[in-house]
Amino acid sequence: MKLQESGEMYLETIYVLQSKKPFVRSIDIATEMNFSKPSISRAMGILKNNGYITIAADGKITLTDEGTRIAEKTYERHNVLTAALVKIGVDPKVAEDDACRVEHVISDETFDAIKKAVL
Amino acid sequence: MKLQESGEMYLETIYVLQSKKPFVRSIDIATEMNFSKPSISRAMGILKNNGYITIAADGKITLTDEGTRIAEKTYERHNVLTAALVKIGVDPKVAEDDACRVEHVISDETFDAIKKAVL
DNA sequence: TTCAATAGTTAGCTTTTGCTAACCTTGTAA
DNA sequence: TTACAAGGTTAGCAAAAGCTAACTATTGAA
Repeated sequence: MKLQESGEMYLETIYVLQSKKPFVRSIDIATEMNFSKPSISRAMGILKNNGYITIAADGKITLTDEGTRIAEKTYERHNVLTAALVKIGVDPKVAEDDACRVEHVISDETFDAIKKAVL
Repeated sequence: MKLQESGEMYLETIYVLQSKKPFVRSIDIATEMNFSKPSISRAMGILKNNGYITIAADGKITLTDEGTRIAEKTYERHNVLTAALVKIGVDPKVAEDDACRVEHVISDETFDAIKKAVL
């Protein structure tokens, strides 16, 4: 089953939270993303069933190798796209918002070309 | 009611078809977009109810001023983004596909910056 | 005239992804 | 001990946007 755009966002968020906190729980993701607890609960179930995360008995969430791979890829896209847009004069806040939407929809080829061309 | 991404695609398709044929019917849009007739039928109902198109008694579809405005804007984004990607070395077919997804999700500010920077 | 093709609609299914309401557990403070 | 807060889950709603099956209406050919 191929990961949806929302799935990439969840993995990216977990990845970023992991670097800022000693552990990540559903509630942390809910707070960060401004989503309800049940929304996160279901999403985590799907990510777990598809092998992108593990959930310990105490609720601590960890990315699997595959989850990490996708999170890193998405996060790199986020950073590179944001930087590229800022570089051509877009306001950083706007750049970040737009990058966040673009990061999920472009091909590897296009991303690589942007990375080379603008940075 | 704010237009969805799919709505922009329909308007853009109608706009392009208008320039290639004497008139546009639902079936033409269905053929062009590879969607089923009922999907188009419902979508056209929504676009009509929201004032983006008119549908004549014989089924001929016309963009309203507002519909034309959005279609032109989307079509310009499509062309500019595609050209920009091709210019930085993306394969034209891939560029077109990616542009088609990006065109709906970026802000005016980002689009203007890309237009200035790359063209 | 009858029949078939074409265009469109209606009804209803599906998936994704958000939501609220309401529930269960567990741990801590009074 | 009681009681509440925190974290999580279950059940079910909603909207968007695709689909198929099956229907209607019109038109043109045999």
